Amino acid sequence: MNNKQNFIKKLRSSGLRPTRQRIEICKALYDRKKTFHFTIDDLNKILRKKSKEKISLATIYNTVYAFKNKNYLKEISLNTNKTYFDTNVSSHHHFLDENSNRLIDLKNSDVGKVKIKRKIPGKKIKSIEILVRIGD
Amino acid sequence: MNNKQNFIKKLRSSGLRPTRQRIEICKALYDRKKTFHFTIDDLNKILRKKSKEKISLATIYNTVYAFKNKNYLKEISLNTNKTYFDTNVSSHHHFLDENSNRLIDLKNSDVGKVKIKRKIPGKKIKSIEILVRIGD
DNA sequence: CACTACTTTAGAATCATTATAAAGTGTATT
DNA sequence: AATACACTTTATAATGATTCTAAAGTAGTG
Repeated sequence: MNNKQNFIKKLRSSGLRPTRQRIEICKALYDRKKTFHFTIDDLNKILRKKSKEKISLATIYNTVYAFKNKNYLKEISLNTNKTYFDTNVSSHHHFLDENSNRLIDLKNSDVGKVKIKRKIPGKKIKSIEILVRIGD
Repeated sequence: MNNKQNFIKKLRSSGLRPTRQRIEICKALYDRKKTFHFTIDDLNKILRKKSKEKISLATIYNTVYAFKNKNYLKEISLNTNKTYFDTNVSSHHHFLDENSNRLIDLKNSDVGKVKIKRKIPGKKIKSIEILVRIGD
């Protein structure tokens, strides 16, 4: 798997030392066909399954927030007690199924263009996030 | 102030006994010219200022969630450690100023119509929430 | 190899929220 | 106006995600 070499390169180029823990986390997050949504707890469980060498919870927090700062992860705005992250960092929106509490990506082509007509003096728009709640 | 009588009526008609605490909270929330956004902590501080008779934190939580269930309050989806509520329960969207962490209401006329082109079988759209992050 | 800055780690601390269970109160009935 | 009972309030404890701490470990430079 030369993905590992790619992860190492990417980490180095971001100023993050390619430690065993960070590489493991990269594999868990990015060695997949599809992007996905997760909480710290989800990721912790995935990592415990994948390898017997335990990664400390503190490290998982550190790494996830480091990746978020480097724009390798996105934080999703939801009202839940746990924070959700998304490995799909491209600008896109979400369905939230209120019954299962599951998030579903909306492709940009699934959402008509959003026009924000109001401006706040001195402020720029950083991002537009749409959450579509669905249910039975 | 016959607002108090209105609050009592409204509470009764919702199946909520008009207790001193609930009436105080109604006053704090709805006896205003403009709607506003708040956290439980904000509301607690407002109530402590307004009257010397203390309302327990637990009661504030209970009441706010009771009001939310009755649709007298809306919960706002944000990624913050505290939960935000909005006394404006009409369907509308928000700016979030990333510098000050302040929320600003967007009128519906400020936002072009949002089209969601994708459907999830068996699921209905419950609500569409737009968060526009702004900053310097 | 040695040095230093960056990392990891276990465990403690924090803090919003929820649970508990005992005391208080609104209201329907007499 | 007294009674009874379900609904409320309350202080406090419990929970649980996240953040902090400071000591031990490690990558990378020279």
